[in-house]
Amino acid sequence: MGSPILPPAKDPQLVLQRREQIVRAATALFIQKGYHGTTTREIARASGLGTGTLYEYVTSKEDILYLVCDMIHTELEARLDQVPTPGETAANQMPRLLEGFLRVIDELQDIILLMYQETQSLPRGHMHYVLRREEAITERFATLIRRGIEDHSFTLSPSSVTLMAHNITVLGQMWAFRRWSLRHTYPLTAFIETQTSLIMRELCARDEGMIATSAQTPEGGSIS
Amino acid sequence: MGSPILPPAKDPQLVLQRREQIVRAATALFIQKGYHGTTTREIARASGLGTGTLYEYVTSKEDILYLVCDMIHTELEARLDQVPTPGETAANQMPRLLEGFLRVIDELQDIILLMYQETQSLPRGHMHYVLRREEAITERFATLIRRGIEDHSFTLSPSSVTLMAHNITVLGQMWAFRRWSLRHTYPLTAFIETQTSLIMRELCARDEGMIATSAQTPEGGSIS
Amino acid sequence: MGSPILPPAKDPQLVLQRREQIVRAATALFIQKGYHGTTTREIARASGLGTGTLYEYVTSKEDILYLVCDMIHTELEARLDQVPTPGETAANQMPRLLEGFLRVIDELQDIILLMYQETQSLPRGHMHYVLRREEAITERFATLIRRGIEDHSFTLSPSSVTLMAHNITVLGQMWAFRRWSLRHTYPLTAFIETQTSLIMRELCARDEGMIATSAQTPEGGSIS
Amino acid sequence: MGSPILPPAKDPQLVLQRREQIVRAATALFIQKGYHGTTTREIARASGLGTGTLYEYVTSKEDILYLVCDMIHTELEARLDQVPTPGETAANQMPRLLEGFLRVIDELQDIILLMYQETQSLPRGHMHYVLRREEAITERFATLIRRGIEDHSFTLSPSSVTLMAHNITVLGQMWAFRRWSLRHTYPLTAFIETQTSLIMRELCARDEGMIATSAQTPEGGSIS
DNA sequence: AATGAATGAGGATTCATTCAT
DNA sequence: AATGAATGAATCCTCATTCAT
Repeated sequence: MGSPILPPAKDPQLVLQRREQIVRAATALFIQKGYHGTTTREIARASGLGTGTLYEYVTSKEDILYLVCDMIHTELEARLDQVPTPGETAANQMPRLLEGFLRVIDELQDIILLMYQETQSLPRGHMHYVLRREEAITERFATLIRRGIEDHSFTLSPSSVTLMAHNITVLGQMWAFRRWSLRHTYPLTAFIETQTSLIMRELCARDEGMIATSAQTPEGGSIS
Repeated sequence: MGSPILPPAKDPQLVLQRREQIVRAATALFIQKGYHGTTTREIARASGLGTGTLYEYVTSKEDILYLVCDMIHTELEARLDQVPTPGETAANQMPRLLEGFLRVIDELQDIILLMYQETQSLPRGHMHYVLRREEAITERFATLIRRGIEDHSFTLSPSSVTLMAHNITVLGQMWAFRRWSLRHTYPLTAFIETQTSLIMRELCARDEGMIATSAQTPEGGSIS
Repeated sequence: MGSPILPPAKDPQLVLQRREQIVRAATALFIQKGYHGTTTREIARASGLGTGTLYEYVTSKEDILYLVCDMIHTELEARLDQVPTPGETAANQMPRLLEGFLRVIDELQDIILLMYQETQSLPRGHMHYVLRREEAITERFATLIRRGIEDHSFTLSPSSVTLMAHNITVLGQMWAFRRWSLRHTYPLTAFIETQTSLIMRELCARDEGMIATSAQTPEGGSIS
Repeated sequence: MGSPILPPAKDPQLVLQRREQIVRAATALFIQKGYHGTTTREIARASGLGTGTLYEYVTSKEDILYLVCDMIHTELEARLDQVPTPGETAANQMPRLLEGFLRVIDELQDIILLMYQETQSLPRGHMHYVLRREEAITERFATLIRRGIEDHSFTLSPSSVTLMAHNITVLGQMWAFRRWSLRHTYPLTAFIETQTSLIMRELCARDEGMIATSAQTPEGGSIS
């Protein structure tokens, strides 16, 4: 939330408002033409500001990209916060969270994709900040999984919690990146159902544990 | 396979050699500084060529990016072709293929990441060509899965074949994108083993089918 | 009249001023070194502008050439407008107009020559616009000739009006192109007088008509 | 005729042949794309020569332009030499010569126009040589006019010979430059007839002389 | 004699950023 | 606080010319 960038001190109220204008305009332009394909002039114009005014509220073009990425995460998290997850056990809540997560990703697909593609254009420092925010999403799933282990509705081995959380987050990335390829075959609802089913099976499997050798091969073809 | 771009008619032998020099140099630079952060002069110099010579073998900077992406896929596929997959049933082969796939991705992680990040900078036409090559990877897994269904070593519902193939391919993307985050917790081998185990469980599950609605079975969180 | 090119919307006053600076500087450079021999940087510098500033007021180098040609015609026509042509009959006015025309051409000889030589470097569309303005000059003479036919001070066949108008305009082109050759023998005044005399003889010939075979009118096609 | 440029000494026979190939190819390209719009590579290729071979027979691109201009004049003069001019008096011959001249110009219009437009791109030295050849054409007409004065078929004042010769030559230039404007109204034949008629009237006028001072004829038909 | 590969100086154009008003 | 005019470094790409083979 707290941007590490602090341009000239002004009325903080106004700064916030102007930055929002800028980020909103920049986001639309970046989606349409990419970060490198968009000029600061265009951003200023689309923000309803003068070329110079832009730099009163932002220190550089990179800064704008940073703010955009920041905003996307903020938006993403805000929406996730509103996903209702009724039910007492984690096993009851997880499918809801997953569905909510993927629906949010679907709604924000353009900006999500943008974020994944342009993050690299950020200077190292900012990039890490953005990546850390990405981890916050993963942590949400990790937390729920851990709760599920505690309430015994999940049977997952604790050592796999992080990986499962990543696997789940990646589903969002997957839907954003591969919609062009998946859409025809799997509409959003089918995608959600199927993936939820798969994930739930992992989480609730009653068998011998996850990081086991792939045990079901009749004659014994281990993976290693 | 053949690049759609073939600038001036010259000794094809030399063209190939020079292009390889260029692609090799460009790849390294793109990884280090990104596509937009690299100048054509740098590429020329790093290729051991003069500024102008570069353009004897390439029509534009975008063309270089295209060739780089093309080369990455060619390299990727060539390596996949060499993954040994002994065993009679698909169920025996799949773990081998998966391990080989992820190891190759790990070796090529820099350029794989590069490709995912910079594909968007390609002009539409070329972008689609690159994306189609991406689908070829997915198709490899799809084919093996279908064979497994035929030889009854997999129990997957046919309607889920494509999705599972995507899920597998995404594991590669995941490893490339998230290594910075996963590495500490999961070294490559652990990642491979765990993910293989998960995938195999999906493929060989003996239960009623994959596209089940997410089941909140009260008594035990299991969906089966 | 209005240039079809109007790049960024700015203070029109300033645009006009800057463009004039540019056109003035470019004209001098083009005369000295030719269009292709002049660089945009030179033009910018000579205009007292930065390299980039140039492009705030002009869209391309070709655009500059267009503006130069446009300016030349505007200048030419403005000067022609100021040529006093007293006298009641067209026959009285024509020699004055001719003299004024040729004197203007002589004064502007460098830029006139420039225009004739570089017009071809313009893109098709603009070229036609320039050529149409050239025809406007011819039309001035055609109009006067027609008036002379009406007031009976000229005896020219109507079918020859256009040709005679062209013949007159060409005298200007001739003086611009051939001054290096004609100068020694015919100073401007002599050139004007002689050519005027010839032209007037055509216009006032009392004989049988112009598109006849060369007629040796017995009594003598005198001018008076 | 004698090019002042003499590249590496080789079999003179071959040099001539190769140069002709080059000039022929270059002429076509220059007409189509202009001098500056044509590359030496294109010229070489169109000449059926290698890029380097071109420079065995030519010292620079400018040299090619020079050779092209030279060839055009040679061609022009050769064709003029073949214009039949029967008749005993110059007055009989002139219309024939004029017609032949204009017909040749019409046939060669593309290259004539080319020559007028690109001469300026030549370095000073070569330019003057080309211009001097232009004067040779004018001199042909001057010679005939002088003969006409001698044989009393022309009544032109000797001081006007040069100017009349220029006026005639300019008719060719005019037809080349203004065909786009004149064509509709005056087909070639009409143009020739009318202009011949005008010229002949000047040459044969029996009146008081051509370089009459701008008519101070007090009574009226004055040009002033 | 013929070649085409190699070259780098040079050119048009863009754009993030500044700063005087 | 707001602006937009000004800037020049930086970039991609071209092309006349050379030279080893």
